[in-house]
Amino acid sequence: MAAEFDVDVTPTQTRSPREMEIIRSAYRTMAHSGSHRISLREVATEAGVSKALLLYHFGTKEALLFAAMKWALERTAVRIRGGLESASRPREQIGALIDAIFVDAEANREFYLFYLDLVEHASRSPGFGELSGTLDQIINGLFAEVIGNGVTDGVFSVDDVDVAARHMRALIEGTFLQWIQTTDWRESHSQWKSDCRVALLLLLGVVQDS
Amino acid sequence: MAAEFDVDVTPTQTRSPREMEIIRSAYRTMAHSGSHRISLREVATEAGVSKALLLYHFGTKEALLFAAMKWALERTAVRIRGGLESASRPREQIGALIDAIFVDAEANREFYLFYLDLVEHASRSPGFGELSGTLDQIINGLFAEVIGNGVTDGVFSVDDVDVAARHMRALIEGTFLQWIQTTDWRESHSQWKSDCRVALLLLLGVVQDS
DNA sequence: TACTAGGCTGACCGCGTGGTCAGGAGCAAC
DNA sequence: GTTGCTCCTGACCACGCGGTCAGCCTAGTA
Repeated sequence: MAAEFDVDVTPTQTRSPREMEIIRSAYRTMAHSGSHRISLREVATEAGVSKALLLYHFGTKEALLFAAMKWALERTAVRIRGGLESASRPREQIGALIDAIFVDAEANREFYLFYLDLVEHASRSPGFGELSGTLDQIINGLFAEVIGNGVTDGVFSVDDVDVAARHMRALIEGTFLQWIQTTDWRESHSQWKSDCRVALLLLLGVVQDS
Repeated sequence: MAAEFDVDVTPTQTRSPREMEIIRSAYRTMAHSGSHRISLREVATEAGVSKALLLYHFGTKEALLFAAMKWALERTAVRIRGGLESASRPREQIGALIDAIFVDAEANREFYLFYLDLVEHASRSPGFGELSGTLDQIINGLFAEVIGNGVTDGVFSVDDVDVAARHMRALIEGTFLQWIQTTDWRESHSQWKSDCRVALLLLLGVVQDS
């Protein structure tokens, strides 16, 4: 709980290859067993290095977790933003967003379990709050942009673009929250995905066609 | 990880007063510092009893957590169901649901942080999965009932009542997920609440009036 | 060859944890 | 009085944790 402020803010790009290996191992372990439960020993084993090396590179366990979470969030933000570029018309952009977000059952489950951990973590220690706050701004900004385009084109009709972006995000994350808890998450992934898309268009004031 | 099946299924009603005290303390501690972080010592101190007493009554830490989570979920389900009784017409029922769910910033935050913990917990050990699965059925069933009434009365228009119930739940929980992460959660609670209500009515195909 | 610097490790430390256990306090039954 | 039962506790245990540290290995360099 002490000195929560001086978290390592090293840009993820400048990390050495070895550090990236460790970060990836940390994320993998975290996603698999929950960020609270993991020990340095587990991460070290996963990475095939000694426990002491993790501390050598990151100083503390907390700093390693922070770096791994940061990396995972940045990666996700980039992926979503990238998916958006493949579409130009608002209706298609929504589809592209959904495609970029609902990538694959395995990866989605890992990420959202990890994400829930992060939210819970963030609520207790301020440093992590900024982290998820950054993702928050990126995602909601992206959503707002797409919705804004749709409103301009007369395809969507919403009162407030930013509020609509929040609703959109709520719907998506809430969907994942329920989906994660199902036992048939592997098989039902695509069903939840299409249900979510339908609801989204409803929220944005689009008349459903197909 | 071993013997996850034989969790204690004692009905919460049959618990002795002392056990209820402990359960409440466990929930309070859990909601405050996260279910992963809490130690038996913390809970015992909160309850003003010795650590050994917790083990005497519940056997293991896991079983105590289970009992506390069960109690909290049952309590919440009862509250929501109770709130519904005050309204008869579908439109009002939605309002009543929202009122029963968005009770109070403090309590909501505590409960949702706890709930996220539970979801994460449940995803790793099957016993807890059944727990949240039960809540799932109760809540979604309730939602479906209300939506069904609205559809019959011609107030709501949805394709599939059960799917709509899931969307409704997704929107609500997703809203909480975002709200929890805000720094001004205390002040903004009512704003998120009313935003959520508006979005809900949109989802249910109601034309917004006021 | 000798020296240096940085990546890396095994052995180690103190601590807090979940869980055990022998037994004390209070009380009812006989 | 004493036996037995339930509730309850402090002292204790083994264990795994995050973190430290002395020192090894390798590559660069002069």
